[in-house]
Amino acid sequence: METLRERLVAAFGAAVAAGELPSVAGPEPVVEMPRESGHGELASPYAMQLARALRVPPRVVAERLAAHLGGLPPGVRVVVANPGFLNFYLDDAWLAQALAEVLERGPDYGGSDVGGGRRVLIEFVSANPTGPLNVVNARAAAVGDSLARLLAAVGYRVEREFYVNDAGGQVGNLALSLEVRLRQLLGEAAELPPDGYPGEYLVDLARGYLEEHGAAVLELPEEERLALLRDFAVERIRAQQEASCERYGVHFDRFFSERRLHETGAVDKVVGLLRERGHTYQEEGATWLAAREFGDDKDRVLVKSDGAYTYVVPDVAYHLDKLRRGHDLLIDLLGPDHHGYVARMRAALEALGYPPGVLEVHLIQQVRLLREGRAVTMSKRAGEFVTMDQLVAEVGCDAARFFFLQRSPESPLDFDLDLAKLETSENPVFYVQYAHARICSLFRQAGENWPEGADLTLLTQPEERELMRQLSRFPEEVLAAAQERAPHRVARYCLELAGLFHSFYNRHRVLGSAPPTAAARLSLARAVGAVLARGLDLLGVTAPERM
RNA sequence: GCGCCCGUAGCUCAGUCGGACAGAGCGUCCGCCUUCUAAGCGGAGGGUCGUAGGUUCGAAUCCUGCCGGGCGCGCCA
Repeated sequence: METLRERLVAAFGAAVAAGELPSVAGPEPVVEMPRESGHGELASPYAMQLARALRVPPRVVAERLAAHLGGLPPGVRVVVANPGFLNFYLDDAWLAQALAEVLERGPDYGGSDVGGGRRVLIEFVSANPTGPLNVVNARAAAVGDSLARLLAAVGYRVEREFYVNDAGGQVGNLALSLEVRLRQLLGEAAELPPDGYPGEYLVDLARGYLEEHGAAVLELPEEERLALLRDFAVERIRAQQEASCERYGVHFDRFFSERRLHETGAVDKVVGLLRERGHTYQEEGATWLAAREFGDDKDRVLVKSDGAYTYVVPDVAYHLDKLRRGHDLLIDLLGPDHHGYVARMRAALEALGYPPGVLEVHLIQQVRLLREGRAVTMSKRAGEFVTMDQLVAEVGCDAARFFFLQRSPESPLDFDLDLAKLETSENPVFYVQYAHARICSLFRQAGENWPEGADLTLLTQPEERELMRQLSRFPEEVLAAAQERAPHRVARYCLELAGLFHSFYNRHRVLGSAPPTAAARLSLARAVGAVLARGLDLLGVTAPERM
């Protein structure tokens, strides 16, 4: 595809040089796969894109471009079609060559090096250490992990990081809530503060605390007491969150503590840096960041009139730390309630001298669980919500991840629990996995005595050609998914490939064919299996060998 | 009030840096197992792309207004 684009541009240049077309700065050529098979395997509306700027009829542009399109790989034929499309037809030799490449490269097929080893840090989930992970966290975990896999596949050096908000008011409330639960267990009359954490998990945590440490802590002075309870609760909950992610197949390279930023003085320093760079001012007793200079819609308080920092400051210090660790690009996946915060974070980083592009933020939208067609009600206030662990226990890791990755991350998602549990073709994840298992089954029956070096040009049936064409698209699909930060493209690709395979399988015999054909079809099946496995791997979903 | 996301088939959603008659899955209806996994396949039906204008050879896609749904907008984190 890349080369086809380049050839189109070159053809345009050649036509201009030959005086057949006026010289203008043209747009980038679009190359696409036509829906209609009669329109070729690939097609480009490039002539029509150029027509306006050139003020030459599209059809004429197309013909002149076609005349100058040299150096196409053998087996590729160009046809000019009605309004001015250039349609490319790939013959059997070309497809056979593409298939051979899949078989040669094996698990490496689909990868590339466009990232050039640049370092990317993806921060995701980053839930407060005040309770179990919820279903939105599970969505973010699936998306972040898959993005990391995709970026690694196209040549970036990727790290996954989880930011732990273990300082500030939230964990203070957590400590207070834990204390109340302890006292309640000991028979005292105590009530949760209004902004306390009501979930049952804190009762369990309190019980665990009593078993391990007894009740002596309650006799300590308040400050010391709450600090001990806070540390206990934060570390326990954080570890539980990590364990939930691990069970889900998501591994973080680092859990980054906010408190550490305070302890090392990084938080104080970042305010000093912003002051030195002249992007702050004093007003009404507070220190403000002149965020409007950098595109935010209002200036933001950094240091409150009581001397405390606002929550942005440690976050800025954290992002500065990430950059200083040598990452070229920071990607944050945030919850839908955080978008107001993006502009100020960008503004702060720009004020520190970094280009606006170093921080890329994606908002992961809400998840609504559906059971028997109705939304499962959740109440954060009452501490009643479905946890990530519960979801995974109910539908399984693969289904959960696949369902999250089927949709574009920035649209709200309805998660059909009943569908996710079905073990039939209605369930998309099973549909894809089943295709893989079927292929493995073929090889179990074929055994080892099949000839190497099958004659791939025997694969001329429409279903075979469609499969080969789909396989040849995989690398560009992976690249597009990585560049657009769109794992759902891979999910769709897998669904399409699995569908094409099921059609092929139903229409044609593999093992029952004449040996040369059987060998060629086994090769095709091997390639499909490898690409399905790789595609699923990019989603963090397993490719079972039998089902 | 301001900002962001969303509005496409009965349902859930792709497609949204303009391109060839608008796609998929589920659900509905009709077919296909003496042979490699029927956890599968084939076919049918189903859409004023929220709405009204505009730009363009061409608009689901770009611009403007309006309607509907969700979420933000603190010297809270």
